[in-house]
Formats: sequence, structure tokens, C-alpha cells
Amino acid sequence: MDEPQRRVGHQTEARSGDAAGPRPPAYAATRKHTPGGRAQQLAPRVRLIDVAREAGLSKTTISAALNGTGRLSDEVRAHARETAWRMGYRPNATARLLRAGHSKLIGFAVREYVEAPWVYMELPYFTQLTNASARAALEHGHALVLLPNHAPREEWADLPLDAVCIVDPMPDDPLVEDFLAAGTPVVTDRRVEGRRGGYWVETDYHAATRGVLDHLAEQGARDIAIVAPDSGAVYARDALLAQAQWSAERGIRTRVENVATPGYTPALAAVERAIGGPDRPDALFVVTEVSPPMVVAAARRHGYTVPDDLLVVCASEDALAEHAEPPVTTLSTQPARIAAAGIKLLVEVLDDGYTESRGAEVPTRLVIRASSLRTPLSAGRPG
Amino acid sequence: MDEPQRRVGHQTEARSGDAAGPRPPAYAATRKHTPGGRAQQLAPRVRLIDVAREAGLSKTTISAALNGTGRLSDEVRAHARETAWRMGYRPNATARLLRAGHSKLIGFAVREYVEAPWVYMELPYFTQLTNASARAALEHGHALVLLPNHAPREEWADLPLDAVCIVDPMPDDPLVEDFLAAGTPVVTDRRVEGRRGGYWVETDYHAATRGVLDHLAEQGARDIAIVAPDSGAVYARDALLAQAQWSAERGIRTRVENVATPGYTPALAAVERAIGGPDRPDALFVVTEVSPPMVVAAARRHGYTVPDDLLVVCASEDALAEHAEPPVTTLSTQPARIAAAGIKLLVEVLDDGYTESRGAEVPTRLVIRASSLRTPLSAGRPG
DNA sequence: TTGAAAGCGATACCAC
DNA sequence: GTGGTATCGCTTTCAA
Repeated sequence: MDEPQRRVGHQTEARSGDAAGPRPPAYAATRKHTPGGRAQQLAPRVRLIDVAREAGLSKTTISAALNGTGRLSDEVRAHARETAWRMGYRPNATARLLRAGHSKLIGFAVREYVEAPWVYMELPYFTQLTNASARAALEHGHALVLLPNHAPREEWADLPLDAVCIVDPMPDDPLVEDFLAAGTPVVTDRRVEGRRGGYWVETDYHAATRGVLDHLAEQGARDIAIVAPDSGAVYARDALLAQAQWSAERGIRTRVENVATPGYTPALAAVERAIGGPDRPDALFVVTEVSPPMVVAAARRHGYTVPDDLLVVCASEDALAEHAEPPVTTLSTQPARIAAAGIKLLVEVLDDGYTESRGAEVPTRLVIRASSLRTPLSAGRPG
Repeated sequence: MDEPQRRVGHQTEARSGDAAGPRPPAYAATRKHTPGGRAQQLAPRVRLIDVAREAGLSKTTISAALNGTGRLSDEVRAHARETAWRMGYRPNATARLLRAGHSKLIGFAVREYVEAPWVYMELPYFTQLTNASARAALEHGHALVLLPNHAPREEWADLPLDAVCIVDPMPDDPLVEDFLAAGTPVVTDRRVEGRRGGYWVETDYHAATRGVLDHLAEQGARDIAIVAPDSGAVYARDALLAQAQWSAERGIRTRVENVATPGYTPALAAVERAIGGPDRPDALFVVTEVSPPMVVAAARRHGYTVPDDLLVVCASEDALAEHAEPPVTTLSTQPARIAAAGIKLLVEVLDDGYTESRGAEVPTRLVIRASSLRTPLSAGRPG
């Protein structure tokens, strides 16, 4: 049924010397058998042994010649290489990997928006995280495999993954459990300490939130509206915790507007609720990722002048923040650095063997722009 | 050096019955050997033969039991499954793939921004294309491997790819040539007709451009500014060709402002140049992907009222278009459909064997919104 | 210097 | 029904 390459008159290497000519008599398809031979077939791939026969050498020699290993005479090496090149030989990657015992493949899945998978790719945070992960992986000789979150776990079981990144895992995420149970190292952006094979990259959302609130207070804010998702995501939970605590400590009023569903539209609606009521705040901190220019536009629609009537800070990775009018202060969690740190952890495990479950912390970055500076720009300290 | 799993006292299956107990005496590391044994090692993976020995059955039987193939008694099947489960057995994906003759992996590379790789992932078009491709691939039982475009070809040679998607290939792209030469089917968004293993998905940019210009003319435009990249990309070239031809035919003035470098900032600068001069156009068609809200904001800055003084159409996939003020008319090339069509072509080749080089065409979609309707919204026909 | 043979781990024949 | 055996294509050890 699922039978792989089948060759007519195929010879084992042992017999290659006696009966076979330079090339075997006939090949069947490399791809699946086509019933009735309707479609043309892809040319069969040239194997190492084909090259060996053609060159009148052994598999071993060709392999060594091509890989630059072993001690071969220059002539033999050149001859082997030339023959391989002429025949269009390409080593079978799967076979090499099997031999090597690894796949050099790292899976990448985003879990937060499991129910609304199309959403996450629209968010700069995930986009940048994905892209940076792919880069980092490649720099370490690995490649990233996208694991769309809407697929059942079994769909991935057949993938030869050396390790996986699970972004925004759910609490006790079955996916994480499963990979861990399979002995596949997992890196997440949530602490999973103590689990064999579990690694994580952390962001101190608590400190970051306090940093933003401090900044706003320093700029004169006395009534801060916060827009945050009420998903179970760590960052949201930590942000709210920090906000409550900070508010109590400092005696500055903060209020929270929740965003229940993912996506720009609901988030924007929450922003409007937060600033649209009769009880007008003098500062706004949008934790949910929304387009910063849209936020200031909304503020403008509601009669605010940013930053005079309303200080605005967005937790966002959107490059457009600096193009808004006024440019918007952003809190970045630095996805590129998170990605690099996560991949690094994984690669270390993969390349150097098992080490204790551990994590790394990536700092956030508050980029202060005009939207949160009541004093003229020059007075603010960037960074 | 790169030695794979090495087991102390490893037994071949043939000898399994005589000397070996239920489990082999000792295992070395599954991962690389750790010099000095400093770090703990990952537990060795359980192999089919380990399960077989433990269950007192043969590899074949366990395999059949687990895969639901063969004719096995219910007891044996249950016993095999139970043992496998208890031992935490996970089949080695690489081995299966080698046996199966395919990897179920599709590579995905974006070529347009080879020199500025960080740019493309910021653009909704590529983001959506990537995501939709991953989805489509997975729906067909394949997974997508991200191939960052800044890496040299050799980095990818080790990946067991069944096929690849090359987005925005350069003319005679060496990467495409190489994959084709290796016998790997390639799908691109540019016509590659006649090349064995070459498939493509097309967009009729010419017709799309004319459609936009017709729409603008219909709304009263008499002097249309076009902002387009002067990269060699097909879509840009076709758009400019169509524009020149349309302009000549209709006797309506059009002028082009080029964008030399990729990214939002240069594009936005080009928009400003296009509308900022003393010679003010009455319509603007932005072919380069820029944030639509940013475009109308720029227009406003330059004293235009959209759509009264300036009709605006953007070729963009940005969801924010409808949130701009006014909502912006967009020309979408429908990346999700392009992705689906491309993956479908590939999967057909992979699953059904070689068929002639061929392509598919995906229509564009003009979503008319207030920004390009001089007449009140109700008068416009959506779609 | 070169090559035969033994695997990597799993699947599918084909006898028993 | 069950299990031995040959492969998938390649790398590496080890003997010649």
C-alpha cells in the first residue's frame, strides 16, 4: 500500500560487481506507483551506489570523497566527485539523518490562540518571534517547522523533531506534556522548571508593568486605564497583579478594561470603552496588542489630545508606533531576543547533551516616545 | 566525530533470543557523547525491538499491532500495545520516513527581500502567505519548514524536503534552479512553465491594475499618482505596464513614484513625494505594501480630504484598512488562496506522481471602501 | 589507499 | 496468525 521505492532487477551491493552493468536495467518510480501509468514519473533519484558503480568505486569511497573524510588519493577523490556531479547526485537527507541520529528540525507552535489560529500571525509579536526563531535556529544549523496550532497532536507525531518551541502554552498544556513524555526537549515562554527536558525563557512582566506605571505617574498620571486580555496568559495575569499591587502602594487610581476575545477589533473596542466613558482617565496603558496608531486615533475620536489629555503607552512590537501622531511609547518584550534565547537553550541541549531543566530571562524595553511625555520630548529620557 | 547512537553490548535482532535478557545490559547516550560525563544524559529512546523483547514478540508483530496492519489476535495486539505504551515507546520518525521514501516536509522561502530579510515578515502579505501555507500543508499531511532567505543554499541541502515553495523568486533564481536540478518539485508565484518539476500560481496583476484604475476613473479621477516599487518583482512590473497602457488608452493622466528600498519608511516617503508636490493628484494608488491608515494620515497631513480631494486605493492585505478613517479601499491578491493553490499543486505532484509542469491562477479582489468613493458609500457597489 | 560489512530504526514481504 | 529477513540510503568501522 504505502510501499516505497521498488526497483526492478535491483541488485544488492554485494552482487554489484558480477551481473550488473554500469547502471541497473530498469527503474520503477521514485514516487508512488501510478496506476495505469497515466502520469509521467519523476526521474528516479541517483543513489550513492549508482555513482559508485558508474565510477567503478565503492559506496564508501564515494561517500568519503564527497564528505571530505577518509584518506583518498586526489585522483580518486576528483574522479568520485566528478562522477557524482555529472550524474546529478544528491544525498538523501533522510538517510543521513537516520544515520546521524538527529533531524536538525525544531518544531514551533503557538498555543494562545488555539481557537482562533488565524489571529496570531497578524500580531507583530508572533510574527517577529517566529521569524527570529527561524533565523536563530538556522544560525545553529537547525530549521524551524511550523506547527499550526489547530492541528491535532497526532498530525505532528510523524515529524522528526529534535526539539520544539511552544509559545504561550496553556496551563499543563497536553502538548508540552506529550513532547516531554516522548523525550523531546521543549522550550516555552513560561516557566516549566524541574521537568526533565523542559526549558523556558521568561519575561518579567511584573517589573515591566511597574516600570510603565512608574513612568506614567512620573509624567503626572493620576488615573490610569489599563486594557488587558482576560485570557489565562501569563503576561496578562502578571500585568494585572502588578497593577493592583502598584496601585495600592502608590495610591494612584488604576482601572482595568478586559478584552475577552482575540483580534484587533475586540481590543480596539475595549480601548474605546476604557476611554469613552464619562469618567475620563488621564493615562492609558494597552497591554493587549493593538496597532498603536489606531489607539491614538481612537483617543482623538473621543476628544483627547495625546499626550496632553491622555498619556498613552502600548505593549506592542508594531513598527508603526513610531510613525503614529504623536509617536507612541511602547513596551517591547523583545521577541527577537526571546527567540534567540529559546533556540540557544534548545541547541545547547541538543548539541551538548542533557543538562538540568533551566531557563533564561529576557528584559523588556520601554521605548519612550511623545505619546507619554507631558513634558516636551527633550525632557524625557529615552530608554 | 559525528557518531550517532552507540550502544554498549548492542545486539542484532537475530541474536536477540539467545544471549540478551529482556533489556540490553547498558546504554550509552542517545545524544552525543559527553566528554567526561559532566552533564546528565537524556534517557535512551525505546526502540521497536526493545518493546518486542519486553513483550516476548517480534518487531514485526509489534509494528503490525501498533499500526493496525496485519492479522493479529486481539490478545497479542492488546499485549503489544500495552507494552509499547508502558515503555513509552515512540516510533522514530526519521526511520519511518526513510522507509516511506518521503519526508512530508515542504520548504518555504521568500526571495524578494533577500538583502533585507527582516522586512518581509512585517508585511501582512507574507505573513498571511506563510501562515496559510502552513495550514494548507498540514491539511494535506505535510509540514512547512521555514527557510530564511539569508542563508546559503548549502544550509538547506541537509533538510529532507519533499518539495519547496519559493515566494517572489528572482529571475532565473539559482535557488529554484538548484532544487529543480535536485528533482525537488518547486512551486513559485511566478510562471516557470515548461520546467520539469516547476509549478506556479499566478496573479493577473495586469488586469487587477486596470481594474483599480477603471474604478478610480469611474469615481472621477483624472490625475492618478501611483506608488510602486522598482524592484524587479513581477507584480510591480506588470502593474506599471498596465498603468502605462491604460493611461494611453483612456487618456487619463497617471504618474509613478518609485520606491527603491523595501520597508514602511521608504514607502511612506514615496507616498509623501507623490502627493506632496505642488502638482496635486486627485487619486492615489499605492502598489507597494504600506499601512493603509498611514497613507490616509499622510494625505491628511498634506491637506487632502479623503476621498473628496483624493481617492485612495492600496494594494494591501492589512486588516487595518477597514479601521482607517475613512476605511481604505484595498486590492488584495488573496495570499490565503495563493497559498492553498500552491500547496495543492505540490501535494498533487507528491501524492499522484509527476504530471506536466503547470500552474493555477488566483483572482485578485478589490474591496471598495469609502476612501475611493466620491459618491456616497451607498452608491458604490462592494466587490 | 580502498572496500566489505554492519549498522541507524522501522516496515512489508513471504514463508512457517 | 506470527516472525525472519531484506530493504530504505547513507556513514563508519575495520580488515585487506
